[in-house]
Amino acid sequence: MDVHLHELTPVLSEADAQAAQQQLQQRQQRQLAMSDTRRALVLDAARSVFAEKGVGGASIREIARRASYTPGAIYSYFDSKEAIYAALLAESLERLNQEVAAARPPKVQPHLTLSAKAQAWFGFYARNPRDLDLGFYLVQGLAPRGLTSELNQPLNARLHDALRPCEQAMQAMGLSPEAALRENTALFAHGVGLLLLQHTGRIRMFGQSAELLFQAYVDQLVDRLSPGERAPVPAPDQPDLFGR
Amino acid sequence: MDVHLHELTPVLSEADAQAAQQQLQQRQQRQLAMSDTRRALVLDAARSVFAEKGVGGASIREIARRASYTPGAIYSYFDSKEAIYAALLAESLERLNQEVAAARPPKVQPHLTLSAKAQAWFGFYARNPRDLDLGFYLVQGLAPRGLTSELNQPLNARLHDALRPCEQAMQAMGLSPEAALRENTALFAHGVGLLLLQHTGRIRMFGQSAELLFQAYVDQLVDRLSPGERAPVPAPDQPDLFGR
Amino acid sequence: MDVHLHELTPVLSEADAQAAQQQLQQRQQRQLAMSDTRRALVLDAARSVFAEKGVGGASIREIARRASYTPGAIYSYFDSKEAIYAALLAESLERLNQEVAAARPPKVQPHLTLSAKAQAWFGFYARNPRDLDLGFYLVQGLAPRGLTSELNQPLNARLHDALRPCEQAMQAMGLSPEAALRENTALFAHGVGLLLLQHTGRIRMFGQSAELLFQAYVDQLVDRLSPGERAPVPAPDQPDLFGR
Amino acid sequence: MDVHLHELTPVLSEADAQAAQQQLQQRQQRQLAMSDTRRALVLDAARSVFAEKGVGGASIREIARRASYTPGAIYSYFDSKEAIYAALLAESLERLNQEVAAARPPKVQPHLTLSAKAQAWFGFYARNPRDLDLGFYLVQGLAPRGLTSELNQPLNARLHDALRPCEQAMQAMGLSPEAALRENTALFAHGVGLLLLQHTGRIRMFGQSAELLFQAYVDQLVDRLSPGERAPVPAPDQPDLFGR
DNA sequence: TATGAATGAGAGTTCATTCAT
DNA sequence: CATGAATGAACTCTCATTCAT
Repeated sequence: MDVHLHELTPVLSEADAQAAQQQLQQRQQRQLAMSDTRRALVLDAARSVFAEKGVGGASIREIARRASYTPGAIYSYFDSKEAIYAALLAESLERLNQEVAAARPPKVQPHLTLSAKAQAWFGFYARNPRDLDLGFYLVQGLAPRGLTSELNQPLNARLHDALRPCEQAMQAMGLSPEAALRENTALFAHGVGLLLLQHTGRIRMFGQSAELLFQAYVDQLVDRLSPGERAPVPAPDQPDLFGR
Repeated sequence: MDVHLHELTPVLSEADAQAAQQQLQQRQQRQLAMSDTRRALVLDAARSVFAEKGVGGASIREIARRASYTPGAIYSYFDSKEAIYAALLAESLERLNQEVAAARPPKVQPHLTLSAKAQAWFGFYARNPRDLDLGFYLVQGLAPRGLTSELNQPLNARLHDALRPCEQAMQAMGLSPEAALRENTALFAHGVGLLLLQHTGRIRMFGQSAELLFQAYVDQLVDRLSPGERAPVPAPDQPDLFGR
Repeated sequence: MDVHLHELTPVLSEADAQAAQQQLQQRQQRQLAMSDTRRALVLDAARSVFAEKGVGGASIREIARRASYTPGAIYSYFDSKEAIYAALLAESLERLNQEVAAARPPKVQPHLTLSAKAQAWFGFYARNPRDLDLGFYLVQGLAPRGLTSELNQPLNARLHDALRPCEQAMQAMGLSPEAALRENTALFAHGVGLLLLQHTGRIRMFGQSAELLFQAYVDQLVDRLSPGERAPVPAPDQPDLFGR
Repeated sequence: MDVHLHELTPVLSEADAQAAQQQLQQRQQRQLAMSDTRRALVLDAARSVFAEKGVGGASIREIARRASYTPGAIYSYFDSKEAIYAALLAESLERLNQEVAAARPPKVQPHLTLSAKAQAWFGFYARNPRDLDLGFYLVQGLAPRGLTSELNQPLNARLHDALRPCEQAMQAMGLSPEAALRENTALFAHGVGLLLLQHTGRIRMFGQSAELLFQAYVDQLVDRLSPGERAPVPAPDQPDLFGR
């Protein structure tokens, strides 16, 4: 961009011009690198704040403090708080993709690949829960870790009450209490996951319907627990949901 | 108001005392009832605010405004904002339980019960997403719907990238592209649901491990897609995961 | 508004109720008065800040400081900075109206009234220039009093250059240098005043056109300086501009 | 770049010295010209910002952005924001002078010249209101166009109230309602213009007194509306105000 | 000359909470 | 029980200006 300016000073010889341009490029590269470094520094600070205080507790001030900057200086690197968030999320997704790409099954067989890849993304988020926060804008709004456990316990119990009928039904279908508990937990997780996807608009990215998928999960669960019990006629609008 | 009580103290017959106590009890009951009524009024206001503006957008001021109270008055009924949140959640769970209790299958058969009850709690949260917010402290922190879609789109794409290998593996196992997409969505939802349960401490309420449950889901998925492929030897630490 | 609450406690006798209501009213009145007092206090602080630092230099923080308040407390009395400004302006206009109303000519003759009333509003703004600031949102943007006089002087001279031709023309029409200067000053003021009215939208409040009014002023000026010179045919779209 | 100079210092013939000096001068001139060009570039940017966002909305950052400079670079050409403002104003005044100089009456008669020149400067500011802003430091402080019209309307009405007595007096002197309105608008504009001149120190440039000039305007107005009514004895300290 | 980084002050506004009355 | 007032800390973001390079 600055080349034009140099062209205006015709005193410089060809060689001089080349040298100057080279020098300029070097300097620019150096500065670019430094800029990136400092941007990364801010991003690191941001990540540490997000990690400690969650998405909701992260403030520009705090991020600046950790990066040894004044709040205003942050805006040299990011246009807004949201931009920081986006950069953090982008970088999180890169790490996720790296881990998934690195996961390779012992033998190249589809079912082993499926298992390995699934474990990869799941493991990533299991080990780095804040990245899940980032991905779903999960803000621990009120108490540092949800509610005070004093308040939390009876509420948890009441939630369990709502889910118990399913568990009992599964026991009635022949599952052991332990197995029923596990299946019920899985069932709840499945539903909640679908709801979260729907709620955050992520489900649109799959073009799917949470309701239909849940129905399918339940049908398949019933089928698995007591084969032959399920109505043999599949719903007409989802004929091949698990077909091949 | 207390004047009467003071006048009663000096001379006090047995009958008077009884009458007074009765009167006092009545008044206390009345006041208690009124207190409850007004508490409910505040709670109603809070619910409407939460419903409109979400967990993040709800402020004591706004709640007070809708309840025709001053902010300070709220603290007569609730110790803190968190307490309101807890009360709201409690009440949300009651409604959830009511709906689940009301759900009855056409015939009393375990698998129909399971289906009906599962659909009940799922439907409740699907219809009332704010109650899910309450249950999991889900706050849309930054932009009204996550990030600006401008920023959001490439990030969404990148997330999809991380999940695609599973989808491709499922196609390699013989699934149609549509079926693979659906199964992949379900797989992602399942994992995310487990992670959310773990992340918010809800999984402890089931005494389960997210990792093991996810492993089980994947194993079962593989089994369903290509029977016979799975190693016949179950992991020793979860021998009866789906046993009866 | 709280009356309903009292109606719910039927223990109170008629007399008690009256007394209580009276007491309540008194308290409310007292509080209202105090509230007004404090609001006035804030307004006083605001006025003093505006007076010292101008419209542009007034900040909520500074106003709060002078009123011995925290910045947040200001918002108990005013919704925004703009609201303070509006209140200040409203009050300024009241004072203006008072002064105009109080101005009475020695004898009740229309031309004396005109003179007295005009002098009244003019004098008000001449004595209280900040009220003019308020009325026209005049902000001293850069330096405390316009530009540094070092910079200002040559600029002033150059402005004068632009106006000198008029002055010379008036001298050519027979005015003494002093008279020409005065008339030129008046001419400039008239034009600037019209422009300011137009610029700030105040002219719409009169439903007038700045251009036409300026033209009329110039015509009348020419007529006054050299009677008979002006074209005898008035513009058809403003036939009675100075007619009676 | 300075290398050549160092090499020149040891041995230096007369001719060499002359050539070098000439070369130096040329380079300096060239640089000076370039400097001026770039200064003008910055000024252009500043003008466009001022034109779009007004005096209040112009920031060094924005000016630099439009000039494709960094904010710091601006300080190579101007010492401060105020200096930019001054340069802009200077240039504005040049344009004003050009327009006034270019304005020529059809025939060279003093009263036509007066009219043409007056229309010239008035027209310039009417067409370029931002130049008026520059000239009088007019900043729209709070809302983009003064106050929210919701707040503005009653305030406008109240201002009108203060001016109405004059209007009524003029009607009492025989003016039609329309004529009275126009005269009143002109009267208000005249006063406001004088006040603005006084307020911004511009009146000193004329060595005039706003009060006296206003008095004179009112007197002349009265005289025009009802000849003979005015006291025949002119104030002794302004004997020849309108004399020839 | 020009950059890029950074400062430090400050802007208006919101918040949960406290407390005397 | 409820009010109205007030606190104090926090919020994101903008600004003119400086300075080493």
